[in-house]
Amino acid sequence: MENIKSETCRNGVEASLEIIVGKWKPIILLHLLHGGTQRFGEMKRLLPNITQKMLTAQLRELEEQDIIERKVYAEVPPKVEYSITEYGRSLYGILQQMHEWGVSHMEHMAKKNSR
Amino acid sequence: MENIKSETCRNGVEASLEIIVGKWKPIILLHLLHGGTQRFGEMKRLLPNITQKMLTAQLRELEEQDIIERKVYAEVPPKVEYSITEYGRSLYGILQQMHEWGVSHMEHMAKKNSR
DNA sequence: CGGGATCCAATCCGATACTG
DNA sequence: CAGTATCGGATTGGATCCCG
Repeated sequence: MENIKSETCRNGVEASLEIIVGKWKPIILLHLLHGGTQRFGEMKRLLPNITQKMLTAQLRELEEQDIIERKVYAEVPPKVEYSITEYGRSLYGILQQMHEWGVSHMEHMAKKNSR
Repeated sequence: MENIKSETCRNGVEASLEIIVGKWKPIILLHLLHGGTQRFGEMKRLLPNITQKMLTAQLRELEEQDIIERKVYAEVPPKVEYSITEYGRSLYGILQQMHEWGVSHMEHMAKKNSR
């Protein structure tokens, strides 16, 4: 954070946000991080409220950014598997820290609203 | 991250995202973290492209979430100062980690696109 | 000086239907 | 099974004008 005038801080933070912002991206990443490789249909079952369109779109963006890998099997019926890349795993620390801060923040706001 | 079935991970991460997502929130937080207390007009000068409406809106949200403090002086002309709360400072680690990951990610994508 | 109110454009997201 | 295409509502962000 030594270089605020050149705005590398801001740009760095926003580059990270681009990856993890999206209505379904955090939970997609968490499922792949914890559950390993999964098929499209499995993911859809794990995210009961997502539409196919959104699932496809978010997976495509994460793939484009090298965070997940998409593997297509030339079979009938089609089979497509998604997994976290090694590079994608480097996001784990951020998600972990956000999770911890977020949980304590939810408690903080609960207290505030009960006053 | 032990408890994925109950989705506390997801909720925690999304609670954090609610705070730092917003076109101008990260840079507002960085300026207040590094530069200390600042007046509305100073912030507007530091963020040359922001509109008054957006600056006001983002500051109000951060205030509502106890991340920043708004102090109004009963003077003419009006004077309003904004500062990070002690609680808001607890976000520093997340922003720092996102900055570091983001900078290396920008390098990663630059390499990818030059191939 | 530090806003509030209003209008408008762009983007995001969901629902639904169709397909190799 | 794993998508694509299309429509429309909701949300987000910008431009402009007004106010104590």
